[in-house]
Amino acid sequence: MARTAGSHSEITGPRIRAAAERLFARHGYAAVSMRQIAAEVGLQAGALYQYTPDKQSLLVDLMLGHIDELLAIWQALPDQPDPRARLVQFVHCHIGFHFDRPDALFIAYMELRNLNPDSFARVEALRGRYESVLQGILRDGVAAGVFTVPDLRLATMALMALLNGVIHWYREGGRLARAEVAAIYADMVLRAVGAPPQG
Amino acid sequence: MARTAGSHSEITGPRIRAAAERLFARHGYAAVSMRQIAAEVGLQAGALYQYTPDKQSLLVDLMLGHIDELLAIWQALPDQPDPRARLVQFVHCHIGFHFDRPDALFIAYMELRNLNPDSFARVEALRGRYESVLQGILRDGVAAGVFTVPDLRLATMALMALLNGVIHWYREGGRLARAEVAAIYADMVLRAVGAPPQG
DNA sequence: GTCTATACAGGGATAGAC
DNA sequence: GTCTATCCCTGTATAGAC
Repeated sequence: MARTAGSHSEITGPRIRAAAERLFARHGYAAVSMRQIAAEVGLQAGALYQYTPDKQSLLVDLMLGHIDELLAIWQALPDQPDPRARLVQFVHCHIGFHFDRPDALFIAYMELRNLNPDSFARVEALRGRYESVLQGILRDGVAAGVFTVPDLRLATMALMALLNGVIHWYREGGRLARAEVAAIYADMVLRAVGAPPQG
Repeated sequence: MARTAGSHSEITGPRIRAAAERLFARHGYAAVSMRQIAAEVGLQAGALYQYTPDKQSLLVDLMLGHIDELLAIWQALPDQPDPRARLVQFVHCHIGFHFDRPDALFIAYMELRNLNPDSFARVEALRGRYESVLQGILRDGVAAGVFTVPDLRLATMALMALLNGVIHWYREGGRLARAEVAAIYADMVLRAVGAPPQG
């Protein structure tokens, strides 16, 4: 399809989102200026408004896109009938996904405060769908008699927090390899719900 | 001791810190202005600078004070020889403390990014001392053969994240009472390190 | 599609009156 | 000890040239 020479909209848009994601994660949404984002991409601040109506939309799009992608990747995985295997699969999926996207996870848990009420509701709804995946696994495990969970909702939140904690300390090329970290986390999670680690 | 009539320094200082804590936790450090803090206390912005050299010091003092207080409360507790009892005691201490100070915990984990390098180093050093309390308990439990922990450092970080997760969902007067929440968390933590829950 | 220029609001911090 | 007034900077967002 013919386009005007010098038109870069198909590449500039993603580059803006990538720059915003990196900067928001590093310094926080409120501390980052549109000028900084523009500079990161090699534009002037005014040019950003061809790609986003405002700064808030930049944040909302990043947050919704993150959970969307996460849900899509999970849903594409083959189903595991055993709740224990399913839980291990969830841990690997969640942690593996965020090894590659630490900035997205950072933003997801740090920038809820900076969403306006409407955007907040949309993000929370989508996040609820993701959390109910984990809660469903726990429910099935309890029903099958392989998990011991005093309170389903509390356990779901606690395990999510435990898993998300990786971003606070994991560094690429550190002491432990990704696979090791994921395996140890999977064991801890299994133990936490009263199921002895597999294998 | 005689003081000038109209002097309120001994009460205004704490009120400023309290207002800053509440606002920083709610909206984030970068999103809160000195004018907002002043308004919350019933002052004009300029008056704040009698109590703090700048906005950054307000944040640093809150963060250092939080960990200081936490360490002091922990150190005042009677020693438990059994690592399992010690770990349960730690969970109750940590969670109980933060039920009363959710804002301090919020700030402690969200605002590290907004510290300048010097302040960051001071906060990290103090926090390291607190985390080594938990790590010491785990080490003792492994040595005593009652805990199963593949990696000491990873387990410490994971459990801290799990415990800190309460702030993301716990609401005063919610479905579960404080004592219930603390007890369930203690059980999960014990299980996570391979020790069956007590009693 | 991106630039420069700019409008306008609000930020942190200081000076000097009271 | 607090106020008012103000300095100077930076923020978001828009308008119009190229």
